[in-house]
Amino acid sequence: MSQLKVYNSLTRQKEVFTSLTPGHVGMYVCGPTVSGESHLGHARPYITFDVVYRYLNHLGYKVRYVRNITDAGHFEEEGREATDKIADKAILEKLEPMELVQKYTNLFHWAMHLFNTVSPSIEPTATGHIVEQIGMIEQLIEAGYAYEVNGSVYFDVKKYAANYDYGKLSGRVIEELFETTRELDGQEEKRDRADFALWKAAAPEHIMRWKSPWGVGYPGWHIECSAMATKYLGAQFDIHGGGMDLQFPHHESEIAQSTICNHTAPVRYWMHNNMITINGKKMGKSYNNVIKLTELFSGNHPILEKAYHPMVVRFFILQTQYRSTLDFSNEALQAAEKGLKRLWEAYEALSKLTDDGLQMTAGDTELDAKCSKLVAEFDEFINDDFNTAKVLANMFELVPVINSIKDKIIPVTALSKTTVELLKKQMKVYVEDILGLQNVSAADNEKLQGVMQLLIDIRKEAKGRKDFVTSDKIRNQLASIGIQLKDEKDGTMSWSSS
RNA sequence: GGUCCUGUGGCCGAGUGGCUAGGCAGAGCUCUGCAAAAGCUCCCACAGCGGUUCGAAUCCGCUCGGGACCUCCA
Repeated sequence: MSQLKVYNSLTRQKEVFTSLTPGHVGMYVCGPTVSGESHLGHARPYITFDVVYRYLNHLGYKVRYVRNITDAGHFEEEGREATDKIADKAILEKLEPMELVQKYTNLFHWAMHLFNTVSPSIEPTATGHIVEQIGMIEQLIEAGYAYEVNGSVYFDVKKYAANYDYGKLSGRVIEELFETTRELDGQEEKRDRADFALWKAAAPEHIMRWKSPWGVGYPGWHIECSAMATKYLGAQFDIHGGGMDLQFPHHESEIAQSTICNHTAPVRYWMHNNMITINGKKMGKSYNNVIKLTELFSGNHPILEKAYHPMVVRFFILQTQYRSTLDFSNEALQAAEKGLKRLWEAYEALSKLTDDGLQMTAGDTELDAKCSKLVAEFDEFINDDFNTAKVLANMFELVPVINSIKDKIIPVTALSKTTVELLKKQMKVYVEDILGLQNVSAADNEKLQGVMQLLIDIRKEAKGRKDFVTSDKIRNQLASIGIQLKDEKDGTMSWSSS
């Protein structure tokens, strides 16, 4: 079997993955800022790294997956006075900051559950780790890489850049950072424009504030991830994930802080997912083109033609390699919806496939070989930097074979028992365990099953006496409420609801 | 302005030197009481112009287009 290769943003190439501690993997993923609702764009990293987590587990690693909740908010430097985003919003909505944060955290968890993502091993909050952040800032000051001005503390980028490679991850040229012409608030306190805040003194109106050695204030943007990653994963760990837009300055600064405090580069493999776009533009607050997850699931948004099931969204995201941009459109989502349905129905048909008392003898050696090859390639493709798009493509190549066997267009004897067993096993592993897909159609309760069976019986009887008025009425009325009846090749009827 | 990425068939998207990606849509056929579903077949694309090569969507150059980051951002 091929080895897992991961594209490392730091080296800009695919590298064979080996874990620092044999059998164990430490993985940190930048989590949501819970100052507002998550949108479609946010779904991408959490689904992407969910598959990474699931696959590493599948490979037998014991993974500690840490994903933070940013509930302390970042200050805004641009324009106006520095304000804490969360504190700001709280006033608008007349809520306590922690009440607001709780609300959006709950909403986030609700969406993650619907996406069938596995919960992280640890989900630390920024507000719960103020002590660790202050501790790290103190270390930075002691080491001479941070300085205090008027109750705020800044990281000395110029000094760091003199001894380390600041800009390596994001491809930034350090000289250019120093030449930035933009005027930023608080700039006059910094020794250099490129310096970033570790701790900000809080203005009196700030609601979220903590005591520190430098006075009352709140932590800067980047320090929380460094502090929490260090605490739970150690000075150096295997994987750090997040959106591409976090490469600079967030991840670059994380590297700088952690390198000084822990005397080693913190992360071995940096992984960044690309953006979800809408009409070619990145989805984001500043672009005014966000579709919130609640809107996506309910269809309640001007550009949505209908509601989309979370599983459809998950499938949609997995049909693309995570490092490519993914363009949203109703057409694309609806294509995903139909594709997932077809895949799932074939998957269910496969699991019900039996030998029918016949010998599975690989009567069609060519087809048999083709199927086992398609299945074997699942491993190869996922190992190639998690190419879920190619895994799914192979599954779709297997769909006609499965359906043909089900409909007896191809005899079961065409495949060997070994191949069929392999197919069943690997499809289950990949579809459910690794890709984390689930059945979209709801309502599998017993009463409905009973009612449907009754309708199917009545329709069969009507058809038997050529009473097509009745049989069509049953079929059409069910269709109008979203239940599809299918006459199978063997004379039975099945149904599915959408 | 700087740094970087990117341009694939009606739509979404794999793919880095030679082999059908795949999904959705569309057309035809088979099956069916009629449908739906399913199966089979077709639609054989790679922004443009040069270059390298026996051979390029894939490498190089230029042109044009799109995007990301440089500021909070998944």
